[in-house]
Amino acid sequence: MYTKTLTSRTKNDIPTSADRAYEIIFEKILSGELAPGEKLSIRTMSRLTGVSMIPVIEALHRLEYEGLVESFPRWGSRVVSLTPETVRDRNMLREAVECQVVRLLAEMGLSKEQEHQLRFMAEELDATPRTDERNSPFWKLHYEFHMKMAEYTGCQSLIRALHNVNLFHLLQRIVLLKPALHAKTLGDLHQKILGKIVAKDPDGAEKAMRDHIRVSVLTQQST
Amino acid sequence: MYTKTLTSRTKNDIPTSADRAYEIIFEKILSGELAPGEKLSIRTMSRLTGVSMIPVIEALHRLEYEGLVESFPRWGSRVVSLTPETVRDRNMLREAVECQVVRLLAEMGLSKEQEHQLRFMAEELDATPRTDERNSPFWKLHYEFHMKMAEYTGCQSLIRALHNVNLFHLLQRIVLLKPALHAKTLGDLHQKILGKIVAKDPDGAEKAMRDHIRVSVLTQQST
DNA sequence: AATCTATAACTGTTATAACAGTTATAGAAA
DNA sequence: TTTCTATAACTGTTATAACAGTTATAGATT
Repeated sequence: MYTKTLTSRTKNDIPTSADRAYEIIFEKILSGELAPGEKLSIRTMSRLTGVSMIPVIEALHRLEYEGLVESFPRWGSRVVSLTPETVRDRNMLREAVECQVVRLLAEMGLSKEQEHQLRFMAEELDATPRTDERNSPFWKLHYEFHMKMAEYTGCQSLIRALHNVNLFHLLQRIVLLKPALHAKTLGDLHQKILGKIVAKDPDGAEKAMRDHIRVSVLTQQST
Repeated sequence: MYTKTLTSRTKNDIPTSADRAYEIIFEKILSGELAPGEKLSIRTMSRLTGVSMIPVIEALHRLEYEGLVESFPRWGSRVVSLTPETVRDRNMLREAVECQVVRLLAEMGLSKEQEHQLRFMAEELDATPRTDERNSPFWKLHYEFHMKMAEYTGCQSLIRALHNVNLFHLLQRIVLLKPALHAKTLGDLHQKILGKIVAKDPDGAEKAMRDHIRVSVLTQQST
């Protein structure tokens, strides 16, 4: 699953109770079973996950860090609300990060191997029709392409921020699950972005990415 | 103090033990008493702060979220290390956020009151000589100007991300406490950025901000 | 019937103690 | 002196129980 947490455990490490609680709550949020805005009381989550209150608290903190949960002092936690303000907020952060990523890549230059890898992914992505169904292959490819670019910058902060906004975006799509409208491909949009990077044109790459994001935001809102 | 946490409590709320632990550890990190890279064991922090282990865990999570502490599964927490990679990483995130902020403001347009407020702050800032001393008024003004712009975007994610990179920057300055070299003003740099915003020139505003940040990074490294 | 009140069932917070694992140290064997 | 081993002192993790505060409900009073 491409929504796997970034704060992964060491490979030969047994998962802690907090890990288990995290994964259970995580899944239930992204499946819609725990709806946006729903209160997540510690004791309820404790019963739900089968662990005691303390690891639940840690799990909720992780989810808050990832942006799927919001907490208020002396009040508790809830699944993040999908208000217009929140959506705008995350889109602004996404734009900041994605634009910085492509600019950095255009300035650094890609290795031949990196370029081929991204080229391959961009071609497959641009050939895949975009639908609003859950589990549509488009979204998995889309996530992987954008994350791969972030990885190539070598900046952990950018990678993590992008991961978090992607999670939010995924939540948004699942909750607002709409009929599969405009199931068409996006032309060669991602290949064009990559072209600007390869041509070492930071301004052009950033502009192409920004246009891509804003169009995407508009179509989200209009459908 | 301009390093006060963003995750503030409600006004008439008594601080929790986790709040107290957070503030004590926070101060000790930013004063250098707890040095970058130093292990922060839960029991030691518990003795240090006078609260039990559980609120200490929460305090460390908050500090991790703010980027002052890094944790590893089944290992524990330490004050964030000031490696070249970490420094580059935060600078990249700063650039992404700051550039997005000025671009947004240039696209939205400022109200007359906002414009006057920023003008006032920019003039004061640009007239203040920059030194590397701790408690130099330059840094307080600098922080407040940049944060005020972020506030005017209305985007919580950008505000918080900027707050966090500012904390890291502050830690960096304090730890690498250098003699007060190049104690000169920066000309009218911030006023120029503001000018681009007021002129509703997103590309120009972003470029001016990016140049500002990169020059600032270079002078940090070279001195 | 409407309103006040007292009780019961929640809430987040946190101190304590115990479990399991790692690291360091000290003493014995080579 | 060096090496192995056993013990002691740590480490993060977490279950339990208790405290204080809020909310909702049910019963009594007006």
